[in-house]
Amino acid sequence: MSAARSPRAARSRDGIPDATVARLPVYLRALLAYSERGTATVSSEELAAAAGVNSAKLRKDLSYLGSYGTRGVGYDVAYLVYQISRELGLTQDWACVIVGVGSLGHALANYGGFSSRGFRIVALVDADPARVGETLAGVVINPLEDLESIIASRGVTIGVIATPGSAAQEVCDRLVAAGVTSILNFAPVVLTVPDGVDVRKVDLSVELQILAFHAQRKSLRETEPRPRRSRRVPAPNADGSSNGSTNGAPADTGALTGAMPG
Amino acid sequence: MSAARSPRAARSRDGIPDATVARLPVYLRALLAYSERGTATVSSEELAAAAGVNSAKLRKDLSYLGSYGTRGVGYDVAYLVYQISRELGLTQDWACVIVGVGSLGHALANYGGFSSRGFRIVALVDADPARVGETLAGVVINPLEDLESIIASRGVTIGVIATPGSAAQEVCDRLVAAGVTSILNFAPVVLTVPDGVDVRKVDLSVELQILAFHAQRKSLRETEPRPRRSRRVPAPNADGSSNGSTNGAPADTGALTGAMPG
DNA sequence: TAGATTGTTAATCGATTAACAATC
DNA sequence: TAGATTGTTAATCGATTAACAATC
Repeated sequence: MSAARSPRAARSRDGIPDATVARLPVYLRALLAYSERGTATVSSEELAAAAGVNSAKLRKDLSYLGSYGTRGVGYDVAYLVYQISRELGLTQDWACVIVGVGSLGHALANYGGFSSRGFRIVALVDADPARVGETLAGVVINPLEDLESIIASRGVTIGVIATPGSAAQEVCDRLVAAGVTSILNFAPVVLTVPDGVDVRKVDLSVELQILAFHAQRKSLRETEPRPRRSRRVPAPNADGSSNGSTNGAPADTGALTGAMPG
Repeated sequence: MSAARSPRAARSRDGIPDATVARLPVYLRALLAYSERGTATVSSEELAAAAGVNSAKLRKDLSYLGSYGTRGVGYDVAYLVYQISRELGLTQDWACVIVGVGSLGHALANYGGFSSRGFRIVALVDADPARVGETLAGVVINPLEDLESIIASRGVTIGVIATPGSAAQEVCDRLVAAGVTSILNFAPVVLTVPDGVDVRKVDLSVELQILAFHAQRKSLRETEPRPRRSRRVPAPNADGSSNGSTNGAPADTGALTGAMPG
């Protein structure tokens, strides 16, 4: 995302690589499961298995945080839970606003894992006047006009965009102008933000299409196990008049850019 | 993500790196937007900007598919839409089943981008007898018992898990046993699958926690701009009796492992 | 002590990027 | 032809991994 990078290291300032940061929440979740079961200590091998990574990677990742294990013994579960929580910023509270309360916003508001671990939904916002005043998961829906005042008065630091794609950039701009520097975007749109603003994106279509790519490969492998034929195809005319869809492609409906429920 | 790898290249068999595959859907979406606007040709610079990447990366990515551009001109939009669609497997239909019709499953069923582009929701399945028979987005909710027969009769190739975490692995096992090899997992659980099965995961908690990490760094940077103090902390006792939460950590409620709405 | 397991090193691999020759 | 832009090269950077010394 757009976090500033120091030269020579895509590391998060105090030395934790992005790839490691992205795995810390997974380790934390696995540790919490151990904790619930009453397990006091885990080895890197056990924890790695629970997190779905190999143990070398786990140990390397944890080594960026400090030396929190004990050789010959393993890691103290409660202690590591705390260290990772602290590193991730989960020992403080984060006020979140959800913009767009369609069926996705609804699901997000009801999502248990959201309100836990320091993420507090302090406001829901929607552009539809008919929905304003409704209560969802104990939070009232506010009009979009109040976005800025809510951010200021409630100290919102994280904005969640669950609007239709067509509204997402404008909502994003308003969030940023109001001082929000962390955005979670569910709208199928590439957001443009200034430096210093972090955007993470959750994109159902992208995930499905990646699955389809691999699924297609599997089925090709079954039906056509020999080395690939050349995939090169003549280039289109330089005047732009050629159209690949005469080649059997479906008509371009552009539906992928369609709105999310909002 | 368990696609088998050939040695020497984390490339998807016919030579497309994983990182490239993950961006193709983003390029496709940008191209569809150009197409809707009636733009016939785009340069790598324009398309890259629309997709939020730099143009060198875009050209490198596209070069794995073939030479579909025209030097001095750019890329024919419709032609590239087709080539990327074909490469991603979007020129065929993919029958999907959504397991778990809580508020998340509801949102997914209503999601427009789902049914478009070759992804067809052929069945909804839920464990709750009270919901069976309901219609959502034109699709009837079936009992969980019918999962296997539905997969067989409807030719399901993609399974979407939107159940509580506690049910996810069992649902996954049944999907796999019934022949599904592509799974999109929304449950906050690491799924174990045999080789040849692809799992992609969408995880709200993880995304929020990554945002929190960076947000914390930003606020630390403001309040404490000098070089880090040593972050090393004494290791816990080897008997596992130490507990970092006496250090100011919140009591471990384990809430993060809680269920998604299902 | 002997066994177990961490933390770290170094090699390898994959991804990114700038630059530019090729060529429309 | 001159200008524009692709496709590719090569350098660099980041991430992964196996192996093992350190050490509990």
